[in-house]
Amino acid sequence: MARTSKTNDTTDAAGDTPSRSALRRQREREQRLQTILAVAERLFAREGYHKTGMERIADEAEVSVGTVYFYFKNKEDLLLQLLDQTGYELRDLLGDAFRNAGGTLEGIRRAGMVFFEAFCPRHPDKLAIVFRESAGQSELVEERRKRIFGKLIADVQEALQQVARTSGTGFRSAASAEVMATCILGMFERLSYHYLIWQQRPQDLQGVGQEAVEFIVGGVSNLMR
Amino acid sequence: MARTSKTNDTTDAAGDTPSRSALRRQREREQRLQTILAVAERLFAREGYHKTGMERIADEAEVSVGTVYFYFKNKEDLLLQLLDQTGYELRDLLGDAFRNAGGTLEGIRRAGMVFFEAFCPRHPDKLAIVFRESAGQSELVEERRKRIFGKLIADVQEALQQVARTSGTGFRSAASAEVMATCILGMFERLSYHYLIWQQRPQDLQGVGQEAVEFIVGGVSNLMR
Amino acid sequence: MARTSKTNDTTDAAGDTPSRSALRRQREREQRLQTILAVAERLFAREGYHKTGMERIADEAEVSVGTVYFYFKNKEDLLLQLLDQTGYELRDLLGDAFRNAGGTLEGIRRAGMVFFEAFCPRHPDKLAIVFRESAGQSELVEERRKRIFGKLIADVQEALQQVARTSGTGFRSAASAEVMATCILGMFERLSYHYLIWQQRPQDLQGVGQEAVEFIVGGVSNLMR
Amino acid sequence: MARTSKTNDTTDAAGDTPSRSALRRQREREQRLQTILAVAERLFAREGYHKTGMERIADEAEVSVGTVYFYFKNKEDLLLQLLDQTGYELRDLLGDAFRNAGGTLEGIRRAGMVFFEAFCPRHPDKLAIVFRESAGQSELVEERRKRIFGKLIADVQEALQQVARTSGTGFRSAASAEVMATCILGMFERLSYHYLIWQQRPQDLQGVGQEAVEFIVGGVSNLMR
DNA sequence: GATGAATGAGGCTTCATTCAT
DNA sequence: CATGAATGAAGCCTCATTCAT
Repeated sequence: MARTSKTNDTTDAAGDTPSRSALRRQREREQRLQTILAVAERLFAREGYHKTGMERIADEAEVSVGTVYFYFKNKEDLLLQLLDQTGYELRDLLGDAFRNAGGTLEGIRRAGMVFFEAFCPRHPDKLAIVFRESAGQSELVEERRKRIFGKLIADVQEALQQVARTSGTGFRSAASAEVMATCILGMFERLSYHYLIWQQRPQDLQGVGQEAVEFIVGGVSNLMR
Repeated sequence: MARTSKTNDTTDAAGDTPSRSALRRQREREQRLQTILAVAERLFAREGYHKTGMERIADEAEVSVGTVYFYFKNKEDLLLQLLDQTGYELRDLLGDAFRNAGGTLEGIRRAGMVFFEAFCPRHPDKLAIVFRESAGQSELVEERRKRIFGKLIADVQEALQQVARTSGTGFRSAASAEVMATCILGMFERLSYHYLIWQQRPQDLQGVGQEAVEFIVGGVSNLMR
Repeated sequence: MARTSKTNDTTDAAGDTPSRSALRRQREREQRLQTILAVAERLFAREGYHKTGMERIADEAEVSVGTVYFYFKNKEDLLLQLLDQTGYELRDLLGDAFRNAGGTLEGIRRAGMVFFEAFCPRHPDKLAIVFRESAGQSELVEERRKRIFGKLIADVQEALQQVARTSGTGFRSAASAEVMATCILGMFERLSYHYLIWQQRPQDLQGVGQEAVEFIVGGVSNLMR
Repeated sequence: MARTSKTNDTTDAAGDTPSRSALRRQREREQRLQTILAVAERLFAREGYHKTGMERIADEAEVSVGTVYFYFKNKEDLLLQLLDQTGYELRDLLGDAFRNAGGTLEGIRRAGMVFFEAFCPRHPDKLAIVFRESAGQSELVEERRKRIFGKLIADVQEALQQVARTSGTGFRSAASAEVMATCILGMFERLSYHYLIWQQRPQDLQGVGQEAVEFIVGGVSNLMR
C-alpha cells in the first residue's frame, strides 16, 4: 500500500489531474518518508545500526512506531532503502563524473576530486552507512552493497577504458581496468573513512584527494603500454 | 578462586621452575583459548558476528558457555582478541615485507604480493572479520580497527619514505606518503573483499595482485619528484 | 453528519414511502454488509480468526478498513454476526426439520439427515466457524455460542419429547431428553468436523449421516420406557 | 539441551549411578517443567490461550520468561505439550476402559462412565484446553488434536467391534463402528463442555453420564444386525 | 576451573482501532 | 459515508551474561 504512488481521487471527475488535497496528501506522504529516512540515516551513522532501535527512530521522526512500519517493511528495509539512496547519489555524482571524464587522465583526475570535494563533506553519514554500518548485517544487505560497488566499479572501469582508447593504447591485461577500478574505489573508501570518520579531519580531504588522484593517474599510466 | 585443593607441589611458590602438572595445565589452558578463538573466528566470519551466539561458539569449541566467559570477558572481548591476533599476523607478514622492502620499488612490489599470495588464500576468515564483521560494532572495536589500520599504514608509509630517501628524491608533499599508504591499504582491502569474499575467485587473486602492485608502483612514482 | 447537501426529495420526511434513491442506498448498504460478512466468513474459516486481519477482510471485500468499521463495531462484532447468521440458518434448517418431525422416530431420522445432506455440503465454512474458530475467543463470543447450542438443543429436545408423547411413553428420566439432545448435537458437531474438516471426505457424509441417525434412533428408543 | 534427560555427572566415576546432586538437579528440572505446564494449563483454560501472555505464565510459575523459553520452544510448544499430556491421560483412562470393555455392552457402559465420573471432575481445565482453547490455533495444533481424537476413536471403535464379535453379530456396515466411535466422542465432548464448562453443573455429570451411556448402548444395539 | 540453567532487559513487529479529510 | 494513514499498546522471543554447584 505504501511506497506505491497511488493517486486516488474522489473529487475529480475522471481526469489525470489529482485534486489539490490529494496532491497535498501525496506531498505529505513523501515528506514523512523522507523524514524517517533522514532520521534513520543520522542515527544509523552516529549511533550504529544495531544500537538504534525502531522506537528511537520513530521518536526522532516524530511519528509512531506503527508509522515507520507503514512506510518500511522492517528495519532491514530501512537500511536497504538508505543504501539504495546512497547508491543512486554516488552514481549520480561519481558515476557521472567518470562517465564525463572524456577519455583523458585529466578527466579522471577531476572525477576523482568530485568525490572528495563534493560528496564527502556533504554526506559523511551516508559514507558511514555504506562503508561501515551496512557491512555484514545480512545477506540481503551485503547483496545490495555488492551491487552498488559493482555499478561504481563498472563506471570507473569504463572511464579508464575510454582513456586507453583515446590515447590509442591498451592496458597491461584484459583485467587491468577492472582491477584498477576496484583499487580506486578501495582508495576512496579507506581515505574517506580514515580522514573523515576516524581522524575527523574533513578539512584535509581536499589535499588528500589531490594526492590520491595523482596517485591514481600515475597508477593508470603505469598500466598502459 | 584460583585456589584449588591440591597444591602439594611447588606450583606457584616462588620459583622459576613450574611443576610438570602446572605446565600441563598451562598448555591445556592455552589450547582451550586457541580453540575458542578459532571457532569464533570461523563462525563470526561465516555466520556473522551478530548471528553467532555465545552458546553456539561454546558448543562447537566443545566447552560450556561458562568456560568461554572464563577465558573472555564478553563477546566483544572475543572479537577484540581476534582483531588483535589478525593485526599481529598482518603486521608480521605485511609489515615485515614492507619494512624489508629495502627502499626500492621492487621491494614494494614484492611486499604487496605477499598480501595476495600469502595472506589472502590462507586467512580468508580473518579478512572477513577485519574488513566486514568488526565494522561498526562498538566504539571499542572501532578503536582497535583504527589502531590496526594505523599501524599498517605506518609500516607502508615508512617503506615508501625509504624509497624516497634511497632514490634521493622526495614526495610531492609531506602528507603524500601517508595518503599513499592509506590508499594502498584501501586497495588491499577492497580487492580482497571483492575477489575473495564477494566474487569467490581466490584463484584470480595472484593476477589481481600483480595488476595492483603495478598500479601502486606507478602511483608512487608519480608522486615522487 | 446525516445532513447532506441534497435533500430535495422526500427522503426522510415523515412518510412511509422512501424515495427511490433512499431505497437504492439502503440496498447498497445491505449489499456491502453482506459482502463483508461473506468475505470474513471465508477468511475466518480458511485462514483462521486470528490470522485474518481487518485489512485483509477490507481488501477482499473491496472496501476500506474504515468502511468495515462503519458496518461492524469491531472484529469481535464481525464474528458475532457470523455466528448469529449461522445460528439462524441452522435453526431454519435443523430446528425446522426437528420441529416438523411429527413426533415419530422416522421424523427424527429425516431431520437428522437434513444436517448431513443439506447443511454440511453447502456451508462447510459456517461449520468451521461455529465449531472451530469461534471457540474460546472471548466471553461474549462464547456466550453467543452457548445460546446457539442451547436453542438447537431445545429444538431437538422438543422433538424428542413429542416422540415420547406421540408414542404414549416417557423417558427414563426428566433430563433424558435434554441429555439426548445434547448428545445428538455433539454427534453432529464431531462427525462434520471429522469427516468434512479433518478428513476432507464430504462424499462420505451421506453414509455417515445414515449410520448416525440410525444410532440416534436406537439410542432414543433405548431411553424410552 | 532441555527436554533431553542428560545425566551428566562430574563426581562419580564412570558408572550408571548418577550422583546425589545430579539426581536432585534432575528432579528440580522436572519439577520446574511440570510447574510451568501446570500454570499454563490453568491460565490457558481460565483466561484463554491468546489472552495469556508468556510473561504472565512465567510470573505465576515464579520463573523468568527466559526460563520458560528454556523448557519450551515457544508458546505453541507449550500448548502442544499440554495437548499431548492430556491426550496420554485420556487414553490412559478412556482408552484403557474401552480396551477392557470385554466385548460386552455392559463393558461399554462402564467405560463411558469412566469419562464422566473419573476424568471430568478431576480435569476440567484439560477439557477446556482440548475442546476449546486448542481449537483453530494453528495447523500444528490442529494436527495434534486430530491425532488425539483419532487415537481415541480407534480405541472406542475397537471396543465396539469386539462387542460385535463377542455377540456373534456384525454391524450395519463396515463404517458403522468408526462412525459410532466418532459419535460417542462427540457426545462426550459436547456433554462435558455443556454441563461442566457452560452450565457449571459438575454435580449433574454422573446422571448425565448415565443417560448418555444408555443412549450409546441403545444406539450401538440398533446398528447391530 | 568447569558447568549450564536461569535471568530479564530489550528488541522487533503486529494489528485492532481511530479520525481528519 | 468512505477512506486509509496513523496510532501505540501489547506480544513474542533472543541472547549476552551471571552464579550456585
